[in-house]
Amino acid sequence: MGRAPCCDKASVKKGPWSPEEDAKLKEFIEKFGTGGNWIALPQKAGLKRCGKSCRLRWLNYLRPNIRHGEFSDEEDRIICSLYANIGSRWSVIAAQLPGRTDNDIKNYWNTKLKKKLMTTVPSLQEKPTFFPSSTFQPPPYDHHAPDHFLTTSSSFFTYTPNFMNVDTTSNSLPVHDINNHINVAADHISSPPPPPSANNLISLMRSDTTIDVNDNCNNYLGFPDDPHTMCNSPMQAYYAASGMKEGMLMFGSTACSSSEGGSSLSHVSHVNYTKDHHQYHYQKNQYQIKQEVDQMTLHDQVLGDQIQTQSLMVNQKRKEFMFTNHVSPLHNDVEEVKLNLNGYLFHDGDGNKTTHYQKGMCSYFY
DNA sequence: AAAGGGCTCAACCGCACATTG
DNA sequence: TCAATGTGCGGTTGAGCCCTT
Repeated sequence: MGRAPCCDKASVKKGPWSPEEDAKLKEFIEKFGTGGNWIALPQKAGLKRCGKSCRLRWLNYLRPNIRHGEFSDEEDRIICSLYANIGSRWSVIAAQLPGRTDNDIKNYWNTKLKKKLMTTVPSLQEKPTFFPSSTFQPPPYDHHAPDHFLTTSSSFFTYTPNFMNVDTTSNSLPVHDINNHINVAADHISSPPPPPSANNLISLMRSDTTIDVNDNCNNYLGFPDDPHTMCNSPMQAYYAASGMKEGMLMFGSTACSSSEGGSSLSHVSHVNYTKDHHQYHYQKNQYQIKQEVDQMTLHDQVLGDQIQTQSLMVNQKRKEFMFTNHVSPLHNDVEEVKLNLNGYLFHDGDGNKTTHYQKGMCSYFY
């Protein structure tokens, strides 16, 4: 038996709203508010509508400061970036675009932006190479997970949407190096980490202010005393060797630019989260990857060399493990971690501007 | 000018979560 | 603890508009 309907379907009006109905609803809410009860509102306002219908009409059309019409390039970029990272969580995406509704963004994505992207980035039309059996889909939204964002944020690393253009056929890093890395770093991971405390919630925020990377944040992957910072050649060589290209989700800055005087970042959008979340995210991710690597390695041993794709997947997972292994500088002095969601303009010391799309770059503030 | 196919977007639907008693 | 109810969300639908033939 299903749940009772929210209203009497037979006695409520459906379909497009008339100007009179709009006026009634608007006037009532501006005068009395919603009263915290949408179900009772239509009767009080003298409307023959379902409460849910009233709510939708108000939120998507009547409430103040709603913006309709053309989306700007900046909005396009934010939507694409967030969609690549968190999937079709339109309400979260809408929260980053003042005046836009989730319905608007959803419609815009489904009817225009997706097609536009398909045209400009032809690789999006292909199946992802990372998981050969899957079709192109954003990370699923797990309603049951205790921490929604971190769950999908974990997919940020373990799932590779086509935006990242990872070339799985390139595997020029010596296999024994990869295995050594896993053995050293992963063997102690035997159980998933406990989630961070509930009062330590993650927040999504956006900043249009300029951050001087030389001032108060370290723009590297890692810390000055971390031998694996992005500016050091081993990781850069690794990325180059593994065939990752511009546009992927990636940690670190380019070619030591931040060490040059006067460098700055602008138009930074970021996820702001605490050390606890960072640690949780990292450990959970490592645990998940290790599980998958173990499972696939076992498959590999059982099946031998008969199934080459399986081996490729294991190697890719190993690469992933290495990748994430460098994403957790759990330094005691760090107060805040900002995970940049969008591309940004990089201003070099000579005043030249170069556009980068290195989503996922971490900045550590301390 | 008419037909029909494609596109847009407001609105609906059903599900899951949150709250309340 | 549990059931009932309200809310929020993402997927889907379909009326009306637009464009092409």
